[in-house]
Amino acid sequence: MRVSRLMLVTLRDDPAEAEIPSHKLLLRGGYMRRVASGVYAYLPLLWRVLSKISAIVRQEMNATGALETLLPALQPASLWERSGRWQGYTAGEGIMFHLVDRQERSLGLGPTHEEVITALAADLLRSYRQLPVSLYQIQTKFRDEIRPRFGLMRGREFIMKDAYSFHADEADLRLTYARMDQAYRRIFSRCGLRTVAVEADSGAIGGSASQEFMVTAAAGEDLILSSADGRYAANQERACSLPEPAVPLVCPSPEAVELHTPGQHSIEDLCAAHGLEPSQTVKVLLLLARCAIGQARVVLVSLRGDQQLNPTKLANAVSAAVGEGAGALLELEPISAEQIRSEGLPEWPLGCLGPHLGDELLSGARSWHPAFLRLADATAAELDVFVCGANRPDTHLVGARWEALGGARPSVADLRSAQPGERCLQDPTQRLEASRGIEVGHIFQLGRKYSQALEATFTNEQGLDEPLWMGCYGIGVSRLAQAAVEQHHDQQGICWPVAIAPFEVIVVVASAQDPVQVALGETLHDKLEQAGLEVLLDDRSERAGVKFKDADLIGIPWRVVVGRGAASAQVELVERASGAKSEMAADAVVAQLQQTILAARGGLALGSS
RNA sequence: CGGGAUGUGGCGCAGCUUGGUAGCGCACUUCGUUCGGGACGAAGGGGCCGCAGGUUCGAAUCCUGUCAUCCCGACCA
Repeated sequence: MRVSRLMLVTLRDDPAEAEIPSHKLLLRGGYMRRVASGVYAYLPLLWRVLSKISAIVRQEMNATGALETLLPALQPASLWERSGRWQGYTAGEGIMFHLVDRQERSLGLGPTHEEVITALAADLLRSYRQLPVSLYQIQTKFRDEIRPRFGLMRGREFIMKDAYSFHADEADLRLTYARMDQAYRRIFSRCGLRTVAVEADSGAIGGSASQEFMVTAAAGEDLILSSADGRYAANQERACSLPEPAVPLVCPSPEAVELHTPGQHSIEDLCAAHGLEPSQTVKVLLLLARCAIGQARVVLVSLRGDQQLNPTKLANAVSAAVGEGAGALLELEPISAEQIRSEGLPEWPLGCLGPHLGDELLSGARSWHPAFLRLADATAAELDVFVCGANRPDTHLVGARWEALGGARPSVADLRSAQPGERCLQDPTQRLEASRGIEVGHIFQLGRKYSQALEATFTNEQGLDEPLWMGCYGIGVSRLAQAAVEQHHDQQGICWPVAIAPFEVIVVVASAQDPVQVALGETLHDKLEQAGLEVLLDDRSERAGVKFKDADLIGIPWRVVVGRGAASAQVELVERASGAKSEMAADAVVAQLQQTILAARGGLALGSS
């Protein structure tokens, strides 16, 4: 391929819209253009990268025995109503693009395909004799993200590989899950990525066990907490740790004593004013939970004063507490004084709340459920004696005890965010370290959530019908491409790993005016292609410096410079990533590159997709 | 949706405070000189100043509204 025919337009300046290196470089290198917020045109160079990643994904998925398929992006609402996810995915902060067709039927653009695949499974899978079976597809997904970000990192339209497995029992699901785990590790390693597998929250997809694969990079959106020995790693949303022990509260009197605390509405103010430690206090947070079905509920969360609330864990706890009858949890937001007023309720002593806040405060609420949903983190529930709000303005209680406070006791759950520096649960001698990661893959054991909802059953060996066991497995293909750039770049530009580079070699003719150089460049290009390599020939009549800069920017792993030595058939070979240069005979360079590159491809032969 | 910022040739920006001929660098075209790390000179083409109202003799500039994009939070591959 000739650069002059490549429609290559590189930019000298960073586009103002890009913030992180990979986004800037993909725009500057002429790999993509933004069409709308979170929507990108993949230009020819990027499409080659995406195709190579897809080819690796295909090989590894096929090796697990999964079958490639292609499901519709346009999906009927009725299917999503059957799984109970239509509301959650379209109302409130739902992310599904949806529309109404000329027959007034509601449709959505697939953000994921559990519904479609499960309906197909219900239709096609009848007997345990057909199981297990796995299907996958590589396809464009649509998600109306609340905030698209960083180019391909969080797009509203993006390429994803999603796979679904079906099993007769849970043990078999675990086997495939483990096989997918191994396949994923091979995929990322073949793409040249350093990844870490972390325990993850299952989120809206649901199900039990799940694991994310993170490309470690400073620009990552997720915080990973891991032990130094690498045996424990989890997304902060999910991570657990041993909290520091609370500082004991010395309290001579068995009765709680009132403390005048004017204007001390935060834990910091309270502790500073009275010489207390945050771990001696219990703070109370009020949130409003809106579910698809039923009244909004006020959630009263008790946390030890030094702990941070983990919104993901709280959302899971609330969902579990309200039960399936309430449908999907649509929204969980802190309550404001205005909201309390607009419910027609008298003012609450915000800032001085205690865990024993009575349900009578909710009586007469216009739309809210008349009782608090009471939850407490274990660190708070374990305190024998503590400081908390007195539920009266400017007043706290010192020496409060759960049994003495009276009122309804909260359900105890893990609601706190693990923090870097805390001790690991499985090995208290180690402490959690923080790093950032880009989530490029996520695997789930879904269990029977979707098969039950969509009545996807099979007949087991005993002749009885039962719901299928399911797993699902995603890779963000377009995100992976950008994550690779985030991990492999320098001041000059991208340094693609050979396995996913758009081209493997670029032959740069230093002077397009010199017929000897031009001829040698052409010859080399042809020979390298005949050797089975993917070769770019920079035949433009630019000055050498411009071509070198562009070659570095677009990040082709190997550069062959045909220049001054052309008359004596000498060329220069430069490795992009290391910058290592060597002079050699033009004849020798073909064999050398063939050997090096074929090895670096990791078994992916040309055109093997 | 809340908070912050920005919209001026393809890209990066100045001009706006104090209203009066729309500018600079890069890119593009032509010519000449140059030619191994984003050359130099000359000539040239390209802009509804995001959009819509308003104020004014006159608006890129002032006012109102609106749209879009980016950043910080909730969502996720």
